Amino acid sequence: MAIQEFSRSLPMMLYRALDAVMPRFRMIFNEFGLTEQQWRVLRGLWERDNIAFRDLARATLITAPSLVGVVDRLETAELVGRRRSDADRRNVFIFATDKGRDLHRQVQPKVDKAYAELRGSIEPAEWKQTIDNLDRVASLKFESPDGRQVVNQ
Amino acid sequence: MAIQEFSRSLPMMLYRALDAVMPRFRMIFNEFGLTEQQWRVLRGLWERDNIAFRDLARATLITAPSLVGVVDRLETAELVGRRRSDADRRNVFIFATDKGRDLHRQVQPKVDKAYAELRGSIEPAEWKQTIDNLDRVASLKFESPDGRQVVNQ
DNA sequence: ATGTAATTATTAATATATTAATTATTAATA
DNA sequence: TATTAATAATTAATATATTAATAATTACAT
Repeated sequence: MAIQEFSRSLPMMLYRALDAVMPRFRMIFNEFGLTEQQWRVLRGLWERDNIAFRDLARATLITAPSLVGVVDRLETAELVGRRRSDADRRNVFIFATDKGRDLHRQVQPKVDKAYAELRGSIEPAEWKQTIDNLDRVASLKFESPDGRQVVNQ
Repeated sequence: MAIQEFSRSLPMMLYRALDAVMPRFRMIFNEFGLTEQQWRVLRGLWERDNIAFRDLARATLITAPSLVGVVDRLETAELVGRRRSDADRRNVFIFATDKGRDLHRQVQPKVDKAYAELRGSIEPAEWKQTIDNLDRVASLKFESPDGRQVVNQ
């Protein structure tokens, strides 16, 4: 009944996979003075610029309290900007500056290359299977003992 | 060539899977005043008590600088202790106190139950496949452009 | 034996994660 | 319309992550 092998439990295997995969990307981010999270924001804004803060949080998988700081620092670096919505003044929209888009354009090719190399090191069929399996895990719902559905973020 | 779907890239899917899986466990840890990392240490010491600091770092997937603080706080809570090795005074051995082992014994059954429920929500064959795929990803080697092998921790 | 390199734990500085609380605003309801 | 509830961003407090540097010790090669 106990987790036979703690080190091979699903959470630990997920962490292990991240530890194996991320260094090659972080190396690139650091080269440009970016953190992984800062990159996720630039990358997210590239796909959908001028996005609502809460949607950016969902897209980047960064919780709102953390994202506040990430955006603060990107704003200080003049890579992104905030603009409060007129329609609903609770909302804040985040957009990339020209400088931010320029930086993205510099980094993206290197990330693409690293990603292609990573992908090339696993058989296509197994790669797809892995993504599919992770998708299945990611879509698992969990409701806490008190009945409320726990949703990510 | 670009990452077709940023949100479905391997790293993002790994994070997504963790976001789906971890809340049910964190809920338990919090109930006992533990963080996820503190639990990993207690869990690790349960499998191998009086372990060298660096081996504990590897077993818990917590980098040495982070582990210093985690152990500090567990030590303050009198759940674990440090002891410097006589054979090689660079090494520090970490052990669980009686209080630490008691706490572990309280938490483990609840974690086991949550894990069993999680595991029950995925077909056994697919579960195994998922773990195997993660193992494949985790064992990917990566050597940085300057030739050095980048090893986790 | 001695200087040099490697190893181990730690510190330092900065960034992010986690959980709870707060503020401002809008929605909903009596 | 006044009140209450919900929502969005933020702050606060504490813990951890990341990267680089350091101190103490041991291994190694002269």
